[in-house]
Amino acid sequence: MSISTKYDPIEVEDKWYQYWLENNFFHARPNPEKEPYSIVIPPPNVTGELHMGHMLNNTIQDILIRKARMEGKEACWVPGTDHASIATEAKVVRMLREKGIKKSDLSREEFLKYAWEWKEKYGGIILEQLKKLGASCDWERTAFTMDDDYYKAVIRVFVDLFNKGYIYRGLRMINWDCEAQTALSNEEVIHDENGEKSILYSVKYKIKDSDEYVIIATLRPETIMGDTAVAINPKDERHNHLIGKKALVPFINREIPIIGDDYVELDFGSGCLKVTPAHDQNDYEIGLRHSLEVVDTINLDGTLNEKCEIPRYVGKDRFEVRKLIIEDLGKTGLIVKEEESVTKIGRSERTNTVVEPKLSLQWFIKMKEISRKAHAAVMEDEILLYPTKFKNTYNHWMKNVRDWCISRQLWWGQRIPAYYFGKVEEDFVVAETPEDALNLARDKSGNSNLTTDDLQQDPDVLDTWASSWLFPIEVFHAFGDDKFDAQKGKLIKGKNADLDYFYPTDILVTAPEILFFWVAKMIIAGYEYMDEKPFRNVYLTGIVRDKLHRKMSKSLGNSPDPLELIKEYGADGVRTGMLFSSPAGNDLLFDIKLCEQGRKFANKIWNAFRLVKNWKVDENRPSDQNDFALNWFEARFNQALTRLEDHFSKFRMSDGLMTVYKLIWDDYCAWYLEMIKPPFGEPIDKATYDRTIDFQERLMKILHPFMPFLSEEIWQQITNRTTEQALIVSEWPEPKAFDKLLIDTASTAFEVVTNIRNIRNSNNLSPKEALELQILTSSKEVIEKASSAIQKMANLSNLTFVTDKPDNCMHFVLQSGEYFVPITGEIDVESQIEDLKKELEYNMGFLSSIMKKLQNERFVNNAPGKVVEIERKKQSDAEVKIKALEERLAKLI
RNA sequence: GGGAUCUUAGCUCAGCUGGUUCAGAGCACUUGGUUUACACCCAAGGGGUCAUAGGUUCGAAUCCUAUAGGUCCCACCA
Repeated sequence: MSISTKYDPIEVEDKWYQYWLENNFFHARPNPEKEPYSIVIPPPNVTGELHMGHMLNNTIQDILIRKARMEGKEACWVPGTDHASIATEAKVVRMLREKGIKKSDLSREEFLKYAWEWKEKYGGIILEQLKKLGASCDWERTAFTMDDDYYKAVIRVFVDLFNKGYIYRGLRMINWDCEAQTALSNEEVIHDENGEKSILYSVKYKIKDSDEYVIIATLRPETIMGDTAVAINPKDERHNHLIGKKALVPFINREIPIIGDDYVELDFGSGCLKVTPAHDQNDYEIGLRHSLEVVDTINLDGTLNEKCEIPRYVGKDRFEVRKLIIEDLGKTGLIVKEEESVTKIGRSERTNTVVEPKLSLQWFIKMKEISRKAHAAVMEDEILLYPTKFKNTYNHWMKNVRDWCISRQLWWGQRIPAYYFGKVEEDFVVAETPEDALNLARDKSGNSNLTTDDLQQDPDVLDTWASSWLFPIEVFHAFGDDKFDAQKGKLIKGKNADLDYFYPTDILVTAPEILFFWVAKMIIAGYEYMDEKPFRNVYLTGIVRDKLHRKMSKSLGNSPDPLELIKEYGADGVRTGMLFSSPAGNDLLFDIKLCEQGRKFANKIWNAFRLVKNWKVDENRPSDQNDFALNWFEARFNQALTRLEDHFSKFRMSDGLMTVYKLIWDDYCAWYLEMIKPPFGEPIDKATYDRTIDFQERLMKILHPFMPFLSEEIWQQITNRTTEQALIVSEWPEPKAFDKLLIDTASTAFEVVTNIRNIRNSNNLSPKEALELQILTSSKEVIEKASSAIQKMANLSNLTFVTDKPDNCMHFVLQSGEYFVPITGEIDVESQIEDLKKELEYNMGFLSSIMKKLQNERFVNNAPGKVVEIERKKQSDAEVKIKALEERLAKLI
């Protein structure tokens, strides 16, 4: 039988994924016999494609869920997708535009039909891609934030929050995207770090009934016609005499008050600020303080309207008007200065157009009250964030939480269930269905003749996060009619087996940039509807960057195609590659070399398996010469497993992988297998073979979460397994107590081996040439225990203990004793002397630093006895070593 | 402007409550190797005043203060 020396992941991976699926290993259901363990996936955008961030995220989740499954928990990983209203709508609009269809030519229903078609076509892609990665999601539970149930849940929650008084409709300064014609949340507005160049104009405003002028500075002259005041800092000696007078707006000569407000900076521009409440957040707030008139001169599409009073400007885009008005102001000599200025102007994340601050009627959630428990939960460690530094960030944000604008002027999403029936702003009702709305409207208006035709539903949809904040609850179909107590506004316990069993989930793995968008909001919803947190732990991954520290993105073109990567390196290789460089919470500098390292690791494991697989067993062969190796590896395995568990408990995935990596590569392959390996062609004894198989099985178990495919393949090849015996559902090993002394003995032995190999290296001695070793030591037992291993690993013909120092030897001194290797060839005495001198010098320096400490009375008196003891031991060890080196040196000279 | 956080080997990072895990790991690098499991490999080796300056202490990579530089979040000057 021959097995390839190269591990080929491609066929193996598809085979096992299919096998796991067919046997339903990913599916979980409430099981009172077992402890639940659940994770909900951060739902990717429904029309998105897998990128490196997803790869990292989902690898981590899969590792956790696989380990939990092996630990005998009922492990449930719920997958799903997010309808992502803005992103998806933008894509659909673009797609339609390419077909020559304008959104504005379509009815809402027609548009949604296209959107759903788009969703059906592309919606599943990303989940299929996750399967290639090995994600062991419970696919039967796949959720979509616009599923019928889910849609209803979101509406139900809106109505409930409205009835509880958390939702209100209000006039607010919002970020308006003139191109997409929608409001944007602050988070969707991008400010370029370096700012953008712009020109700051100084413009003269005449003072009424006077020849004086006031000079204001503005970046946005096109908003001049919306000015309703000029503000001056009352402390400003230069201008404060003007406060109380009136200024005249250029061209239209509107009289506006000159007011005092300390918002105005003394040393920016001219010190006088034109106040345009309709078009600037700060100006709006100044306006509120001084009860200023609001003149809104800009339309939703960014053109100016007739309120600007200048016909030449009406209907033209704000940027065009800027050019025109500068021309006009220039002609009349009103511009006194133009200077270059850099401003951190906001642009829409989606359309990249300059965001227009705009007053608009929007729906809001009052955040202060509703977020209180969510704030406390993190501060009091009811929910743990990894890494913990995000706790501070979270705190800062929650303390200063602002009301959440949840309406979006889009069609793709849950439509706001508010129905208008009259002329006045207050003439609306909020209800889950049009029928309920009609009843409410009849009550509210006192007009029992109202019909559904008199009701107009709000055209806007809800912010995506206002649906995905229910994800950890609603994936379990929580808000059904009989499960929700509308009176209390709570979900009823005991009505939903899945929810009762799996909620709260164990961990959420997501990106730090959506800590507030999504994580905080889920916590809020969790406490509001379940009186319970949605997850115990939050693991925040870093951003995947390239070697130049740039964020990997499609637009930069610096992101490899994940599926291509998987093809080339295998899913196992890519998974480990991602993890090799991924400390929790830090950005990951992705380097394709790491995937290569992952692939090499897979190959290494494969070959170790091949070696063992090909051994012939001889039942009659004695095994005692391997006792040391067997017992040592047993101890070493448990030591590593203990470490691994510790890493897992702190979500240090990268360290966990490295622990397994070193255990397999260094300890198992480089030392253990080499120690027990029979000479070529010879069989191995039964006892050693059996235990090696046992080791290999346990190694595959702890490898499985990281490299599920390779480990399952080897597992199944070691022995024929029944379905129930598949590795994916096998039992995770318990860390046992281990013999630390034995591990120390082994490292002493390995140190000896390394030194002998070193001697070979520096004397050009072939590893095939057997050497002799003579040892002068006071602790013979330690070496004796490991002597057969040392002989084998160092290729010694002979290992003897001596009482006198032999001549003509290569020589080294270790803590454990003095070692002599007679060699036949010429010994380079000069270089030996050189080396000895160096080593001696180092040890003398070491000793003197210790002596300094020990001679310091304050150290001896104050330091704990144990520490002093250690120093004394160091001293005597160093003295012994120095003595040996000196004697040796004397002999050579 | 407010806040957080970081600076340890060429690179990416570990180093928890100050003392044997104290100067570490992986990769990269150098040297040598056709040792029948693996050249996707083996063996050995060289790399660091722990950002800088002070302080606390018997003792500091670890605690404190300041400085410099980086990263992130929030707010934002018209």
